[in-house]
Amino acid sequence: MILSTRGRYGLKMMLELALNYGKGAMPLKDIANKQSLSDTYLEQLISPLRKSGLVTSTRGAQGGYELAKEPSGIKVGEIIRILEGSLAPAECVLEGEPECSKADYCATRLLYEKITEGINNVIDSINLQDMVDDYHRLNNNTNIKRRNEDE
Amino acid sequence: MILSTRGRYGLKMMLELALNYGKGAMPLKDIANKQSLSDTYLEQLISPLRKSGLVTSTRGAQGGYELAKEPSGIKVGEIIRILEGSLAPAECVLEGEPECSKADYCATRLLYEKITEGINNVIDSINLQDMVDDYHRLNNNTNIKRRNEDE
DNA sequence: TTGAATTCCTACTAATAAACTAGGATTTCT
DNA sequence: AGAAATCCTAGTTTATTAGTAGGAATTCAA
Repeated sequence: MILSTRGRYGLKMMLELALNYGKGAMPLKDIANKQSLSDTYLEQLISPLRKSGLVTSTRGAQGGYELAKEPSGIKVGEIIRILEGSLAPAECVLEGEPECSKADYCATRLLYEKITEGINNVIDSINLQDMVDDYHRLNNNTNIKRRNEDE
Repeated sequence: MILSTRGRYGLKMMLELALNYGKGAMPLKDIANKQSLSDTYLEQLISPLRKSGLVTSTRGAQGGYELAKEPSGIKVGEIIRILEGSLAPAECVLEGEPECSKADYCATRLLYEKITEGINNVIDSINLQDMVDDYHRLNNNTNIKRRNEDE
């Protein structure tokens, strides 16, 4: 499992906020209830997302969270990197990491670079608006009873 | 880090065996020494590789391990899946896993499927012979410093 | 102006997984 | 016979994950 609950729950939260985009602040408790997740745990996950500028918060009653910008401007890759760190397969291909002494003749490193590139190509090419579009498309093709479940 | 030491050490072992292909059995201790890894730990990693038919072993003195087939016939993806399990980003996209009840309108699942596909495209398109070729290419460029790019 | 609803923050804890280690049984070559 | 190796099971330690707990600060609304 390459994503822990941090990344997976975080993505669900952000999708929820994207679906709510333009409708004002959404309290974390609502998100947690919709997804049947612990709100105190989600609190920990949304904190770095706020600090990174992906969401804004309004404190106090009637407060909550909302996306800091349009869903189309937030890549899935950003969310994942904030919550999980880089999805690199090994330390030696992490940014900022000093090259290991064998880097120039290390064939496994070359492999790791290709894997990293493959993953980043996917997660940086999909944004929250894409997921919102998928969500609506999938729901329209589904019967009404099920749709209510998620509403 | 999407690969644990199991996958990373396993890949190094298999590359070592690929470099030794055709030269007879190689004792695990030699591999461990070359890579400065614990041989008793590697023992645990090579066991599933043998049981999956990727390597064969010869017991007793002068014994060791060797690839069960040509390096070009062993995909990096096979090695990783044996040692790490599937690199799926979430349970719901694991093979054999029952579809979750929301699968048909779950936009995050669609994302997970794309990530899975992106990873598998890379790791199943590279085999051990490719890594051996990279290894030789990288080493030649290193030893003859500053003769970049060519050859 | 008070109380409820909310974010914000730090610290703690329990469970699980990762990364080995230990020890011995078995096999095979010389 | 003895050394060199694989093979097997079980233990141990350390790190990470997945949360809980508790309270301070902020803001709205009655």
